[in-house]
Amino acid sequence: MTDGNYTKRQKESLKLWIELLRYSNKLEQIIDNKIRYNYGQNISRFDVLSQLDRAKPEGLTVGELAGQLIASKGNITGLLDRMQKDGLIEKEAKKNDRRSYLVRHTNKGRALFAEMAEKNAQWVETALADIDIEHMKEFAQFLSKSRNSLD
Amino acid sequence: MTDGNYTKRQKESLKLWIELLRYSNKLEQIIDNKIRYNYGQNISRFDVLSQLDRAKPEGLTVGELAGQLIASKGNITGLLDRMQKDGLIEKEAKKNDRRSYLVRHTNKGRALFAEMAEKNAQWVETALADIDIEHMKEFAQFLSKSRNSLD
DNA sequence: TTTATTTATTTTACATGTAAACTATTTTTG
DNA sequence: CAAAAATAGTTTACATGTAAAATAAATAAA
Repeated sequence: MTDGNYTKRQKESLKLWIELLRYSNKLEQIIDNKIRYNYGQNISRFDVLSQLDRAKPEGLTVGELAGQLIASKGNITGLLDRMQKDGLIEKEAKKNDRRSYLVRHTNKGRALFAEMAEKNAQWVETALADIDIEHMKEFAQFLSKSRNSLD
Repeated sequence: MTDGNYTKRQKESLKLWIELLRYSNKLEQIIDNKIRYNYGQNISRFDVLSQLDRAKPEGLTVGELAGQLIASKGNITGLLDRMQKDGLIEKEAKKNDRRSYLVRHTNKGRALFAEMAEKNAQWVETALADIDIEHMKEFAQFLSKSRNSLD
């Protein structure tokens, strides 16, 4: 099927899709590079710490955590193992269910996250500096609403 | 720094950033799953074929190709090796520069891409069905413009 | 209660992404 | 031309992503 066979709606959908991928991947790349260069971490680890930081103090099970992550999901076992080895998170067996355990960030993890989060806010602000605040709000709402219809 | 210490602009930037990542990753996931399930390929391979399909007939060098890809970039050597093994692309030595070579999609790769591209247009259209076409145009333009200021 | 099913996580095998070091080749410069 | 610098890709080592099968424990069903 050549370009001419796409409907008007398909063409616009494809354009938007491409632009979304390009913009989002580029932005993600920029932030990931900053996190790697400045903290030796990456977006996946930042994501994990971020979810643990807003979780209840006793922590989250692997399943709960996986459900909240933005990107990764798969192979979370290895990711958590490495983060534990780096002293960023800790695991605690659950009393009532021996299949499961709780994950929390350690003081070290909490401190690192606080630092990264602050820097991240600055980096993101800089990256989006050319967008006026009204457009931002409108755009974020639009995305949030549209995301629900993806299910 | 707690939430209260972020400026209004930082808060809005972070909200938009999160929504963008969530929406874009979810959409990418949906399409990637479709491509995997229906064609045993993935978004990276689709991206490669897509760039080769719009390239000049003699093909692209690895460097040119890498520069046009949306996501991957890194470790393109292995990706191209596997695609060559699957008969989707072919390589041709360059006469005037023995460091470099040209990459093209084969007939098989071209046919597969045509099929995938058509299906992809339908999938993307369905995923974005709840967005009216005026918003799409506006949104795509906005992203395209904003992306330039990321550099 | 014994068996079957479901749930939570891990393991395996492999594809892909990242960074840095390396090889080969070409181009530049003195 | 010879040495230095730049360019094109590859290799290495490792982190991460994906899917399917496996393991273990908890729950439901007969």
